[in-house]
Amino acid sequence: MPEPRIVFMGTSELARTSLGALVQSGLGTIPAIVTQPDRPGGRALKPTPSPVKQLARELHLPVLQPERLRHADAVAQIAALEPDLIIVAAYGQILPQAVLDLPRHGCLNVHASLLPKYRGAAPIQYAILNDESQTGVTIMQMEAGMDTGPILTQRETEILPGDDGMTLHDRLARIGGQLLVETIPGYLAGDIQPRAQPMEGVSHAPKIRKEDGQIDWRKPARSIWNQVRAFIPWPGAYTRQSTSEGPRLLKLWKVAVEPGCGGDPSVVLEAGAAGLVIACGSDSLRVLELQREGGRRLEAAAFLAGHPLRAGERLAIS
RNA sequence: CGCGGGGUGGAGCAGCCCGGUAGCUCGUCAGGCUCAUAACCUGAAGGUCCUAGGUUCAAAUCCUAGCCCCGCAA
Repeated sequence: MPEPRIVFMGTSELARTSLGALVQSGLGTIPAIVTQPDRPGGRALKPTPSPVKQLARELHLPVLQPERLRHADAVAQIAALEPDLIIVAAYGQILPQAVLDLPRHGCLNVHASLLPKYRGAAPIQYAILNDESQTGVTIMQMEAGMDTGPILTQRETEILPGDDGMTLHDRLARIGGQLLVETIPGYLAGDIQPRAQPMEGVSHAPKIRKEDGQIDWRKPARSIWNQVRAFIPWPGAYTRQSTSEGPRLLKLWKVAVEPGCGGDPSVVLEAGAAGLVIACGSDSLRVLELQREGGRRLEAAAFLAGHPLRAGERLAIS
């Protein structure tokens, strides 16, 4: 059997890891990769190539960046690559049926959840946000619906108290890459039976918006703790402090749940060397690291040395 | 030319508009007090005020250029 021609489609950091694993595995030839067009990014808002494109350039792989995959010429471009298999990981566009139908072996997707849980764009964040004790990666066959296709393989991992969006992302990316290269040979040989996703247990993880980072102090401390962890590194969980110069954004980077609550939600209960304790809807939150807008990320004690914030003060409640 | 904040002893900040003695909180060191302390009191050390020019009798402060950090935005 000749080497299969595998086209890789992906955009994010997670996809980059999968591409790396795929290339290293030598499971096939990669005639090209497809990724989102360069988007404005960075402080200068200059068009920035996606992580996948950056890796592809290092590997001297041809790069396709169609603006809209639905357009006939985009489909034609991909068809011209004559793919036997397409691998998709966090690409960022819905694949039209015309593309799904191209490869003889169909399209496989690397998804960072245990499907059918957390279909959609932000499965990693939602797993933490919803206080899950474990999550994982699914390799599945793609169909027209969003993350609805038959499952080939899955692998779990625990969500540890020390995990945040970044650490969990990195771990799932590694697992995903591994599982992908382990799955492909069996799949191509027909040894793996695709299993339809169960109807039960379906949930969705829609794209995260900036506003989702806004802290509502009326919520239980544990929820806010999860929010802080889930949204690292973006958008972060933030609140506001009113100062003589107006409201200032405070992004919380590291917090811990403190049992008991000695005040109304959003009230600062304690401000000292051991951090900042803030009352929540139930229990309270000890802030260990935070960052003021324009400033760098600081330990609470260092922050307090230069920024007036006293016990009894009230933060923006939501 | 996307918008904005910032670079001041080891840490975090004030001072800058309105040029003229280097300030605050914390840390460090020494001493004191206390049964005791991330407690309190006293004292000390420690700074090219990002860099290079310019204006001025005099620049952390005003002007010009550059380097670096960060928030928004994605």
